[in-house]
Amino acid sequence: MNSRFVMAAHVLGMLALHEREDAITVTSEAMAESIQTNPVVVRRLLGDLSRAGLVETKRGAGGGVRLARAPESITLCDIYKAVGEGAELFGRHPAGPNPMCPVAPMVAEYLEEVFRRAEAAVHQSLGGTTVAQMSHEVDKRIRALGGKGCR
Amino acid sequence: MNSRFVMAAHVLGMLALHEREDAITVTSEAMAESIQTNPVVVRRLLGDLSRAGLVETKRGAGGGVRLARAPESITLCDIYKAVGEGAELFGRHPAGPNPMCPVAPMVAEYLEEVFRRAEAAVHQSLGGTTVAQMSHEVDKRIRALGGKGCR
DNA sequence: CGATATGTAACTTCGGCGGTTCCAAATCGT
DNA sequence: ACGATTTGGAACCGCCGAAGTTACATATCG
Repeated sequence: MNSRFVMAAHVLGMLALHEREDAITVTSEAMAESIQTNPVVVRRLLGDLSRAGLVETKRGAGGGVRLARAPESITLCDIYKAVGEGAELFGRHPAGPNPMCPVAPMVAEYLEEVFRRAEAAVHQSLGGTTVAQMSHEVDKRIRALGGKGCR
Repeated sequence: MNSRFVMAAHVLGMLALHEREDAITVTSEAMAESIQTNPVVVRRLLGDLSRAGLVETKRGAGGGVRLARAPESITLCDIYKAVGEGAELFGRHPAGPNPMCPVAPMVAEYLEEVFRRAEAAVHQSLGGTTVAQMSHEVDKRIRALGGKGCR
């Protein structure tokens, strides 16, 4: 799978941390530096997250990004769905099952049900963690090392 | 994710069906035709499945593949582990978190725990289905359409 | 010994994704 | 009004992994 989910979770985690310190919005460039990627890549993610109603962005000087909702109300499953839309957890082989063979389509069809169950299991697992929990835990570990905030 | 899991499940499903009809082994070429891929691709999969102790292969004339264990004792999770060894369900971004930023490594570390839980959820979900169940269900659907076996 | 099948190495091809550049649009301060 | 800043997004490049393909070695049966 893509690393989009990891980056998106990283973004939301940072926003939750900064929200606690102060209400200042964060720029895509600052986040790109933390993730070690290009600001444009971050903005592409932000587009999905914004459409999903998880973050709010503001253009222009002094603009940036902040959480659109309370971090307690955002789960990792929300993020997963926001950035993974259309992407399947399990890949099918491109050609599909042989329609001439009577068993192949049936196997493929049955596997789709299995995949739906597995996907639901992932959703439930990710849904058990909120962005607030994540930021709390991360914050705890940062303090344990005596560090201060990023920037 | 790769389509290796789909193909491997397809292979095991076919073997279970043929085991019921008769004890004849199936050739990699016949399975490749059903999956619509190259026989070599199937054999690569069979290598993993064989090493995992799920199938037995026999070389030479009259050779082929058959299940190494009772289909009731093989779960889809076994297949998943056999062919997905080393592959991660969630992709990390290549560069990794910025070690200069105090929050990035902590976020990455925390996400690893989240991923382990999600991966475990998938294992449990897939572990709830056996190859025998799959072949029964597929067999039922084939009969519902009045078809006969493949080849 | 020849036909058949697996086992595997080596190479090619192709698609997806992250990275990059570039510009439009919006917002703020002066 | 103008320039600085920052998001939005189109367009393209390059890399990497996986499937596909070819070729050949090995094993087994009649």
